[in-house]
Amino acid sequence: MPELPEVEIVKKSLNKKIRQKKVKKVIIKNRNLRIKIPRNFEKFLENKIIDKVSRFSKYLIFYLPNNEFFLVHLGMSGTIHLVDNKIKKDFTNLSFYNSPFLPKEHNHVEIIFDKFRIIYNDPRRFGFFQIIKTTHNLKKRFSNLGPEPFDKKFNLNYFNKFKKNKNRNIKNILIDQKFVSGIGNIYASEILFLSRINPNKKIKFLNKKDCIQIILNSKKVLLKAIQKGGSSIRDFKNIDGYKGGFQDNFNVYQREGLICKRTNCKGMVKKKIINNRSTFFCNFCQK
DNA sequence: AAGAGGCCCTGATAGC
DNA sequence: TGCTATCAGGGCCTCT
Repeated sequence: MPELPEVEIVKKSLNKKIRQKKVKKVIIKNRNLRIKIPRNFEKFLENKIIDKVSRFSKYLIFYLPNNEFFLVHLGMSGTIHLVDNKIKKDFTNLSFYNSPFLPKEHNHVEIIFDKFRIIYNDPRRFGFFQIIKTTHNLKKRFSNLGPEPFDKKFNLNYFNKFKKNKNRNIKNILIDQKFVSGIGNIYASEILFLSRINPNKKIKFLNKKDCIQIILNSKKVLLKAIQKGGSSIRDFKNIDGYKGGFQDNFNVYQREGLICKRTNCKGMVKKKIINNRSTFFCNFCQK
């Protein structure tokens, strides 16, 4: 589910609620996420104050006192919900990403504060929790990931260096977190559409203008998605709010068979599996 | 040794 | 209705 913009939305709403709040209790109902949640996680976290929540790429970083941290990755299907302790079971009065209702199953982790609790839900269990004990280790944890699209390191020079001696297509590069951090399968298609570049194009054939377009549009698409509250793919029944809005701005993603949205382009959006992932593009204006 | 492909897991949907 | 097959927003590991 979540790429950088969605994780950013979660981070912002979490920060508003749990900054400087003390964790009273942690309940883990299922430790078997992609990485097993360590046995000592409850002890580690209980009675500590959450300094703030930060984010790098698609990772949430919870800051604790004395240079300790824990990471949460949402994988494909992870969501975080805030539930009032009094209401407890039924409603969440605040949705962090895309569900105002707390799902009935797969609520694996509860972090309980004085007046409310946050609940980690993840049907597919591709997400994970990780304890990080020092600032140095935090830095090390992300050391083999590329810069975020907003980073000034993500520039033409960097792109050119990365292109060297590689025989890969641009779509594959864009979702490679070693190249750039935070772009996933949806936004890669959208970025390439705006850049008018065919996802299958080998990076060695990209010219200077192509690379600049990709760099600029990466920033543009992600920022716009954040502004819109992220993308919600699955529609909710019975609710009116709390949905991200960027899915309405998709130009190609999940628009297979429809006419290209670009003015005066008569092309059609195609879907093709590239490197095992669905990829959407206009067969006419993306060269 | 770069790059393709498989795998972790559950749920929604399509097709028969 | 009920079965089976396919696909889903990520990331890591294993082959060749």
